[in-house]
Amino acid sequence: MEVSKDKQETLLKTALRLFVERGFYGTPTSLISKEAGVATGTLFFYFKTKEDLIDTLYRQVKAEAAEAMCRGLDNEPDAKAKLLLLGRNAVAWGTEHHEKMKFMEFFAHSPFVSTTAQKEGMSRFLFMQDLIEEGIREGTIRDIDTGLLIFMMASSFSGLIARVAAAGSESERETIIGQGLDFVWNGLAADNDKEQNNSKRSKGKT
Amino acid sequence: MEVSKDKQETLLKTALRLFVERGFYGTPTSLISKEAGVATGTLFFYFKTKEDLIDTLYRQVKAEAAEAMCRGLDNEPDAKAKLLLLGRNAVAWGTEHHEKMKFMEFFAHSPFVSTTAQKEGMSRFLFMQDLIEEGIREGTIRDIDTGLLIFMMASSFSGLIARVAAAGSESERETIIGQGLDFVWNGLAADNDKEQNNSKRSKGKT
Amino acid sequence: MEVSKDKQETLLKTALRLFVERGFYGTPTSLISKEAGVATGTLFFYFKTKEDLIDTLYRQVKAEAAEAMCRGLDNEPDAKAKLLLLGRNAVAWGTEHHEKMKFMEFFAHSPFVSTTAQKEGMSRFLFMQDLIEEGIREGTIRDIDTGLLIFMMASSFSGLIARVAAAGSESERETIIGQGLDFVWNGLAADNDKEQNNSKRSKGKT
Amino acid sequence: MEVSKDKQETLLKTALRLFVERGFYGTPTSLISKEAGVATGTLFFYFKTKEDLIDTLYRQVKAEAAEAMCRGLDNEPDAKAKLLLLGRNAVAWGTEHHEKMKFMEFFAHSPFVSTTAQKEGMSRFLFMQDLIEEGIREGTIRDIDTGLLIFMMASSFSGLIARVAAAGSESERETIIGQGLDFVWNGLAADNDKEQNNSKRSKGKT
DNA sequence: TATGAATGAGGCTTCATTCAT
DNA sequence: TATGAATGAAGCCTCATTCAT
Repeated sequence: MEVSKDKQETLLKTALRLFVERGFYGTPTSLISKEAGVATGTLFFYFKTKEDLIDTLYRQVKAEAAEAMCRGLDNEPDAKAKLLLLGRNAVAWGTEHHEKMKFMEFFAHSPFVSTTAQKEGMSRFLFMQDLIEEGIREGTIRDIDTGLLIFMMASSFSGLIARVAAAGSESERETIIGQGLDFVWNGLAADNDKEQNNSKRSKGKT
Repeated sequence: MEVSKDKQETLLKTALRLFVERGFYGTPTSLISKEAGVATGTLFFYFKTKEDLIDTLYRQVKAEAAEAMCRGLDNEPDAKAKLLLLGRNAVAWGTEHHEKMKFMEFFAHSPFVSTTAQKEGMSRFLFMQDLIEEGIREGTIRDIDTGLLIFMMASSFSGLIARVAAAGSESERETIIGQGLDFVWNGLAADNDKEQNNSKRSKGKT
Repeated sequence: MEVSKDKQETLLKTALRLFVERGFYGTPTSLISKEAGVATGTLFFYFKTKEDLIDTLYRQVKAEAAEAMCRGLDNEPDAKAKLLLLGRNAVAWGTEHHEKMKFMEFFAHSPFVSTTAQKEGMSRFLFMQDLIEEGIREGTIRDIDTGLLIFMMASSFSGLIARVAAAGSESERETIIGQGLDFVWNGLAADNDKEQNNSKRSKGKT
Repeated sequence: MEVSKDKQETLLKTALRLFVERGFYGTPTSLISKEAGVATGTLFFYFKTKEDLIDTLYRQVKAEAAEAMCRGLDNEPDAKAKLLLLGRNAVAWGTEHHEKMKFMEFFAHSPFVSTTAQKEGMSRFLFMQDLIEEGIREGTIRDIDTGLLIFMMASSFSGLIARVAAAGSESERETIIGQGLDFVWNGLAADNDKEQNNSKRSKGKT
């Protein structure tokens, strides 16, 4: 029942919500059309098949997420600063765009999304690898298997976002983000670079 | 096409594989029956509905996983030792029972599994919370939001298992496990308890 | 195999025939579709469920029957004339629309038809009660339990229709109708109002 | 869950109840077995098929009904007395054996019961025809189409039983029976044989 | 561009019946 | 006689997709 000058956009927005709420197979195209306020046939004018719809959605969301997460990274001086900003970006975007976050997690490894879209999606997050490698060169990140570090970092962020989403107040949220980033950095950091606190308001603490 | 004296068991085993390969809605009950080598009606003799089947499966797998992960924990002296053993148990079980691991991750938050089964599954992992709290009392684990620590720990293990599963050789695997456990422990540990290496072969290192 | 501009109408007509021939459960929706010359899905486009189909049919037939039976009643001078016309209407409609008649009898008390449809159907025959009460006020119908009179009248008409339907010639039919209406009227009439013959061709008799 | 030394008898009794409550197709054989307290296979030991079960039941009930209805008829002096007794027998049996009555009505013209069983059932009611013919010979019953008279009589009894079953008190019941039998007799009787009241307690009235 | 009636393959589930024990 | 696990045909219904308008 949305009103929008662009029906395609409305369809994508509606599909995102429904896919997250009910899953891929749990969401009939007829329902998407109805909730988007268009006829059943219209969906198939814009998207060849249902899979084409989710594929398009996946690419779009993944691109938006990557864009949001690496925003401002180039202005940071070193790997640690970059990583902390990346973390904050990730948490901010993940909590603000809850549906898109869930959508990405749901369909990251699902067979509904085409392999090419999966690959395209992954490629947008290669900057994470660059960041890790930069830290290793700097000597601030442990010189161990980079694949492991990326996996651990990504999954930790994912856990952090989930926890933050469940937080009650804004201040609790801030505390948890700081603690979570500590966790990640301490996991990544070379010996002499560990610290205990990266939360904003506690800067200067021992 | 399996041969087993117990048809119910065969159905569960077959369903596990297919659900992981193809998802819940992507797996027709007729396919499960066929691959299990029984008639279509037989599935519904043992399980009232398709949801009953996945529910039973979920409870079973979750119970098995919990049992495997907390094995031997009581013999360890302190929280750190327990956590490291837990990590090794988790990685061992997760890589050995790859399908079951994926199954748990897939259906942990999915609407196909009944809420009661979800709760029952979660309850089996409460020992993780106990472990964290024990460490905090000991002073070896940081005294911060336990919910966060549990989320971070669990998601980190999940990332670690994924990376280990992709490893080539047995020795590479061992190295990565040690490094991954370092990551987790350094994330959890209080300041004075951090170390750099928990991999088996490096015991005795500083 | 019917040809009609309206598929919904064709489905209803086909379903009526098949339900009478084979009963509700004896008639697969697939057969209705096939005989109606439409795809299986089309039936469910027009009717949400099989029960919705029979429900719609029931309402429609019941309404048509009631309408046919009370046709012209208001032009008759007294209860007796009305009742005889009602009887002739009933027999005429019942023999002409044999299938619809059987359908009504079959499904009047069956659980396939929703309670609301049953009630709606019944409400259309309340004019019978009015008629009986009018006769009682006039003094031409025995002043006894009206519920009984309605039941007896209705079941007698039903028996009459069945007998007439089995009749061979048109003239035999006419004779039987007259005799049957005598039966009913003599059953209903107050003492001084009985007569022996209400058949058309005997008009003018005492 | 009945206990009976004869399982076949228990199955028949259970099936009668369930068929009336839920119809033929609405009653799975598995339910009959369960409610009768026997295994699924046992039903098929006693009855070759489900249709064989209902067929047996139909014959049995029909025979019992006919036997009950013509009881004592031979001791009555004339057709009218016989008919009134028949009516009372019918009402008595029909209200006392409500389930069996409904069963007979439900399955009288249904395709579940074999044609031979239908015929056998009908043949047991031929005494009605004899009774009508006797009355015609006597001159007490109108000399018109006997088929019509039988149909009208039978359907009237059916209506009467339905009304009596809905009656509240025993005395109301008695009144209605008397009035109903009046209706029937007045419908059947030759001119000079009509009367107004056949209810027991009003004998001797004008 | 947009519509929505129409399609028909395919999914889940039921249930009469069999048969080894 | 009696059991109940096992069978598989068949039923109701959903839904992605098409196409005439």
